[in-house]
Parts: sequence; C-alpha cells; structure tokens
Amino acid sequence: MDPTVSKKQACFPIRVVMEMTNLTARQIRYYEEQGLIKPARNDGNQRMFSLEDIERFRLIKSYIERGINVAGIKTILATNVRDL
DNA sequence: TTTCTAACA
DNA sequence: TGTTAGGA
Repeated sequence: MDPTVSKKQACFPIRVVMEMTNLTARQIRYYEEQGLIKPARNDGNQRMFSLEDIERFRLIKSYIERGINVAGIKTILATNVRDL
C-alpha cells in the first residue's frame, strides 16, 4: 500500500454485507458474537466490513448451507486459520 | 435514517 | 433466528 495516498481501505456498513452475502443482520452480528469473524469498528461503535470480511462471510455461509452449525464452523476456522 | 446492544417470544 | 425496545 501507499501510506502517503491512502489510509483507509474499502469498508461497508452492515446493509451492504447483507446484500452481498444474503445473510440477515441478525446472522452477521451473531456470527461475530460467536467469534467467527472480527469486523472493525469505526464511528459510534458501528461495524465497518472490509472486502476480506465479506469473503469470510461467504465462506461461513457456505458452511451453514452445508448444514454445519456455528460451533462446527468455529472449530474449522480455528484449525485452519489462526489470525489476530 | 441507519446501526447498535440486550433480551424476549 | 426473528423481532423489538431504547439509545447513539
């Protein structure tokens, strides 16, 4: 990246994530609550989702659609990707 | 107007 | 998971 030109990456409000992932706001907040994803927070404690956050939601959604529950997804993500 | 948290059906 | 109350 070029710090002299950009400091902020593309982020979107929950409404955009809802449309891009076809998940409800309830699910988006619940999956975060369960530790499946950790979106950034910007102004008044509102979630700011990056493109990578949306891609992760699509992965989470694919597991849900395959009948895997939140606990199972949490295990899968924990055994494959250990991030911050 | 949109989003947030907590809590109840 | 849906939905609502009450607030920022």
